Amino acid sequence: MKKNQIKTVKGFNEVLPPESFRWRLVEDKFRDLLEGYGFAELRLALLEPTELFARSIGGETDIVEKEMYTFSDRSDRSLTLRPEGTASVVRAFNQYSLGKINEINKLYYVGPMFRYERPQKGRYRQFHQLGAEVFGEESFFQDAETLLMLAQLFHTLSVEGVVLHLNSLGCELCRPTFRDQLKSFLLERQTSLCSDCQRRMQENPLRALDCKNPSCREAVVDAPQINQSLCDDCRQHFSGLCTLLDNAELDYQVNPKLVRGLDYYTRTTFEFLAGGLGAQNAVAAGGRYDRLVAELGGKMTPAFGFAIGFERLMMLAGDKLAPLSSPFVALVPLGEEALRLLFPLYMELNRSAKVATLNFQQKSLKSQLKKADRDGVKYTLIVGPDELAQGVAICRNMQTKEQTQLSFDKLGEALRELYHEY
RNA sequence: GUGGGUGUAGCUCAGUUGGUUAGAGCGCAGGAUUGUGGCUCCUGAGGCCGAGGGUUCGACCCCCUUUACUCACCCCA
Repeated sequence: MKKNQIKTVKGFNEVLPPESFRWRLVEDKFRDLLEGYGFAELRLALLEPTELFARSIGGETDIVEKEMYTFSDRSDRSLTLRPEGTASVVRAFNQYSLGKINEINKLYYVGPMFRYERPQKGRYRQFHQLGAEVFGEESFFQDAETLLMLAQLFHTLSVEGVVLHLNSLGCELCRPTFRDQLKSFLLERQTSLCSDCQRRMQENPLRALDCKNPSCREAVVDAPQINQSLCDDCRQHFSGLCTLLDNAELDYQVNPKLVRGLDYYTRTTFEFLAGGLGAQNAVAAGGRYDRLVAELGGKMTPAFGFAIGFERLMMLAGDKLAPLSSPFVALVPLGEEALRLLFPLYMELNRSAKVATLNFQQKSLKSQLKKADRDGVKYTLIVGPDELAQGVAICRNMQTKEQTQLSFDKLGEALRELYHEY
């Protein structure tokens, strides 16, 4: 690395070939799957008014408190690079009155997110999420559809060892009761809690449940559990979902201590956890947020969504993907006249797919064959001075080493025939 | 924000208790009797040894500073 070499900003994650091919493979699988279930893509702004995130994610969350890329533009507006996707999708849902166009809206997005954190394995400052949101459907069937769809995605990508953790956080009727219960429980044990938990106890006591500090864990072992205080509707919603998952034979663990780092969730919350990702073990997470649309100024609209960490998904799926496809034939000219002859054929063959390679540098036959071999082509088409004189090209099968002669006027046709056979 | 580890070729890494031209494997380029790939062999290109300062006759090596990367805490996808 040279002294004055300009480099990427710390923690900004870039994807180069051949990794970028694998990314697109996975992204395509995601799109195909989601679109099969009636989701449509939303391409949204990366930059939002800071207020959007403070109001949606919650002012007391770590994301908003210390992890956002926030700055002022030239007109002194406070802007923030989006740290997650849901807030923007909800904003767009309200802004474009999508709820008035369709009763149910199923939307997905793919793209970069930004959080100012210390980078480590599976965690970057610019990272990528695949996410989806459903608006207007309150039924637990929706929760089940989405969770089962995610499980299908992992299955399609041969990702194994991913475990679904599930919980219900209740609704605006039953959660406050639980919050109060938990708060007084925590107050009694205040001295054994870490400073963060003590501080957040008032605003957001639920966070103490998934604190990783050992003494906090100890202290909350016997904490009241949310599933004990769910109201009837929430209880039925959750058990309805569980039954559907059972029937579909999807394994899951109910984890009463699973709360999420974002404040907007209600009822169902979940995480898909995987080993092999270092300390960052959540590959996908999400849940239901029935009040957020209204809180951001829209009509009361139930919603359910999730986000997948793309880099984390790739760590799990990356090396199990199909190998990259090779071009079919290497055109091998010897001399400029042969190059001129093969060039139009090359342009013709690649018109709709990667079929042929052609080197413009007049390299030796040996080195062109070597390159063709490395590229994994099935055939090479050799044209040198001798062939030019006879009006034929040598077609060499790289596996069998068989060589046949093709006359110039039938080259394109003959190659297309071979290509279709293969 | 807090700790630990590591910075030597495009990649993965050796290296000398401080001593002359800093090495290997992979990769890349060329070659091994005329125009035929993989295996093998040969050759070559490519490094101011992360940066700055200090100690020394002399520093890739020792000391200080700094920076980047990395892992973990925290938090999250």
